[in-house]
Amino acid sequence: MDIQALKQEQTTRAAEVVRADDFDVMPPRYIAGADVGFEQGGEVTRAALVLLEYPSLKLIEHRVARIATTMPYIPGFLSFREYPALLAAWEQLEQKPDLLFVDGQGIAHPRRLGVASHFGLLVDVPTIGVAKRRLCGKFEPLGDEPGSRQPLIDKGEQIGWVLRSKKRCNPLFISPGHRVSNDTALHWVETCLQGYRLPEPTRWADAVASNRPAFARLGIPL
DNA sequence: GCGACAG
DNA sequence: ATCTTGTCGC
Repeated sequence: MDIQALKQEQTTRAAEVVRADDFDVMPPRYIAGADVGFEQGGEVTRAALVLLEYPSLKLIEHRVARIATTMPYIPGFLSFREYPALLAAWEQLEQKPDLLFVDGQGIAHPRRLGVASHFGLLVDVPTIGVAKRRLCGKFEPLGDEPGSRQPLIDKGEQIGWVLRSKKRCNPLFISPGHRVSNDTALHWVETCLQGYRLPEPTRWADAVASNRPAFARLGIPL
């Protein structure tokens, strides 16, 4: 693969990302979570999509898609590695969500096209990037209290928020994916918090994509 | 040149 | 991401 060509594509596509709120439904009726895992030493990519009903936040649909892995992991180019499997799972989803949480960055990316933004553009759905670690940007130290937050800044602009979602846990890196603003992205993530570090949509998608025992026990087929 | 670096 | 049990701390 040609890294320079991919960079060019990112720059071009990033210009199409809508950073303002553009909801057709407010509040959303369905919020989905997306995550990707790997099998067979990385040869197979497994994408999971879970659909929750709002405001109950109950799981009402889940889909898993598997495809042959096409690209290695390269920091800054994660979306090219993950979106094919995510698209496959998306097509299987019977009820499309009004808002989608994607595991990874949104615009908090060197060229403003993290996987949440890239995938949001591809399926034209409002998305929010929820990452467990930082890719780029700087931020002031956070307080120890849950709810403590700091803006994530890069090249003079706010690209997201750093949020302490739970006591004694590392913070979350939240950024707009597509058709969502910085503040709205933070708002919906906080609204979906239920006592765990990760918001419900992401927590379920994470568990399903990573084949966590808790889900195997519930008899959910992967 | 050196360090950082989503999943 | 993934390989993997118990264990320390709140």
